[in-house]
Amino acid sequence: MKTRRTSVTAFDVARLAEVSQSAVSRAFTPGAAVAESTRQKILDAAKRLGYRPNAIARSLITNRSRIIGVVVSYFDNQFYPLVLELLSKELQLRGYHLLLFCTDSGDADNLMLEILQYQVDGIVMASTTFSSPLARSCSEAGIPVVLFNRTARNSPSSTVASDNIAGGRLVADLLCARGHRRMAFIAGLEDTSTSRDREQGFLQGLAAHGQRCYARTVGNYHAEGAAQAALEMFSRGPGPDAVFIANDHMAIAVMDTLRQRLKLRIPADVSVVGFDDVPQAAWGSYDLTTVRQPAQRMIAATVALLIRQVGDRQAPPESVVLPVELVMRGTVRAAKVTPQ
Amino acid sequence: MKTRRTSVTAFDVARLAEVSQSAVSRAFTPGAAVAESTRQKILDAAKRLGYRPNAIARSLITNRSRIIGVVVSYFDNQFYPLVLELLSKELQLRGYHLLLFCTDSGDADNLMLEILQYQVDGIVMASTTFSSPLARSCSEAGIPVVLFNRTARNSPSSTVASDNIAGGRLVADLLCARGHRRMAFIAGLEDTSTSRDREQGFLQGLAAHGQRCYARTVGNYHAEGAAQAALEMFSRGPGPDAVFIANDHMAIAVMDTLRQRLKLRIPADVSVVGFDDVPQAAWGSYDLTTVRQPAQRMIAATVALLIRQVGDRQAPPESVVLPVELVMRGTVRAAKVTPQ
DNA sequence: AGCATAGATGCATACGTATGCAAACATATT
DNA sequence: AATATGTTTGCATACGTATGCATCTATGCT
Repeated sequence: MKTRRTSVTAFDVARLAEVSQSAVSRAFTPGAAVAESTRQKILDAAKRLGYRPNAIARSLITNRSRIIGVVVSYFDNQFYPLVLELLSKELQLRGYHLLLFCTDSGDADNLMLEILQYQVDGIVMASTTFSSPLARSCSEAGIPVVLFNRTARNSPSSTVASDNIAGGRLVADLLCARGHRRMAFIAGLEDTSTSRDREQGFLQGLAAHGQRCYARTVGNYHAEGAAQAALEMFSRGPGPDAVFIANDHMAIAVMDTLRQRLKLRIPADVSVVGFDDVPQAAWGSYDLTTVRQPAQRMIAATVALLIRQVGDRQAPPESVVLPVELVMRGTVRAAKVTPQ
Repeated sequence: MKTRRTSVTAFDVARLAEVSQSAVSRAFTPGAAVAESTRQKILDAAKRLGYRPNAIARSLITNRSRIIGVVVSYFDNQFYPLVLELLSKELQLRGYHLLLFCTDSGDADNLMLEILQYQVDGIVMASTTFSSPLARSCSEAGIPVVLFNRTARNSPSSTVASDNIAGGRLVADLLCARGHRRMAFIAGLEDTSTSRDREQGFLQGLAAHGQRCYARTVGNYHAEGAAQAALEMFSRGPGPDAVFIANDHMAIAVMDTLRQRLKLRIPADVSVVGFDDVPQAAWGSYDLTTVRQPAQRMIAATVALLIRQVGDRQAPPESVVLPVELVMRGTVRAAKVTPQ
């Protein structure tokens, strides 16, 4: 009495509808050759039996799983939950599904092999990268990969990111316009393109106004690291009068540190600017001025890219860069103070 | 020139290792009958060819996909990203994978049908429910379902939740001990067991101290709703001197509203207590006293339950309730004020 | 009416793996 | 040496669907 899961198959439906299994298959395949009358007969029978095509079996033969593997680390940063939600919905809309993998980095390569076992149609790497041999093997296997929120030269993978450099420049422009003189930067992880690009744009912007970066520390994209970086930055000599932080997640930790440990007022004593525009940036206690990444558009681009490349393997990888936008809130001082 | 994805199959490995396809299959099946020597020979060949078993094909024949479907709504509340991350890692550890579905509720039933097409081995519903006919059909199909962070009587599904009633009581005890006299409650969604249980425990606790609930409004588990509920609560007559809010996500919105719109000091003018202990509750600007749900243990229980039921269909559904813990921070006043 | 054409349908096979069964082999026992 | 026992191995088949091909039907055209 081997208790096989007694699932209803296309054959059962075929028997009830008095057609062949092929007909059932075609009734569930959009655009297949079936007379409308038999199609209805089949759908009725299917409904009566509670039949739905087995996606696994379908995948096996079509070689398309309609599954996209998504790798995420860094869930603390609310930007990624947000991204994940949008991604899930966008994929859903297009008839795809999302196989989620979380990692604290490191084992990314092993993870990838697990993903590949599931014959995913594509992969999104959010805030993660993998070794280039692996990237190449994906590209050879014809599995499109999108690096989300990363840029990379000479990569066989596509990338989708916002214009981090322009964002950094916007911040520099803003702070200079408000008369700041001692502007500092708190970096994320040194080896990420996001942190590097934002910094680079910031420095370029400062230079364009004849200014230089007054101080720089590193927060490694973690709250504790950021708090530490802020303390360090203000511990020697006169502190900066404005701080640009590589993302909101860290900026919020920095604000708490400035206010509570260092007893500074924001923006009276020091202006603060973040990056991302995560939901918390808008919370009353922070009201953080920041640079908004167009999450929805980034996701739309990611999915569009994937789907195109699923349809046409050997489509070349692409790099999409989307414009950012300054979100003015309350953490940058309004009045231009006359320089001493 | 039909460009089939030229993936390497067990037959290719078999040819190279000079064995049969069966042997290859067995080499990758833990506990199967293969001589250690041939196993090594096969693994070597597999490595040379970059072979990994096709999980899809495997699922088709074993009737086990090693995929767990997870439905989440309400991503704003950081508790759920956290849960998702833990869940993903725990499943990963046990050799399972996570197919993610996000929903703004409503279409949950349709979603479920999509999930079932993928022959998932089990389903986790986090902050969501589906119709009972559907629940029954899952249970009949032998697909275990765990309702996460929900309780339900007479359900064919298992549930995992924390002891919300006890949590509510703890809060009542705390507030009474601190000499509060006008204690209020802001509910989440009326039809959720979490909000109801937390309220019920709170009321019981108050009663045990000879107190009653001074005011009650509803925030529907949304930030805006909570802000509104707080305004409403303080708009008529003397406001409460302590507010218990059904979760941290709302509590944070309430704190911002109390401080900024109503110019109240916390906890000098009013004490605030939340529920969940999301990461943000510990942030400097909030430092929210709250009731901690044991997320890690809840996840461990969920996965254990699922795996047990996957192994033994017709195992009866279970309801797990895990103890909560009060996390004392800075939003409840310390001194007991003499009653007027 | 005769023929061509398009549409509808069924048959048979393939996808890549797991597994029952029988055969082959190795080892221990008498 | 002969038998019994246990271990390895390969063969063949099954999982549930999609699809090329051939067959059959209906329709339109001359």
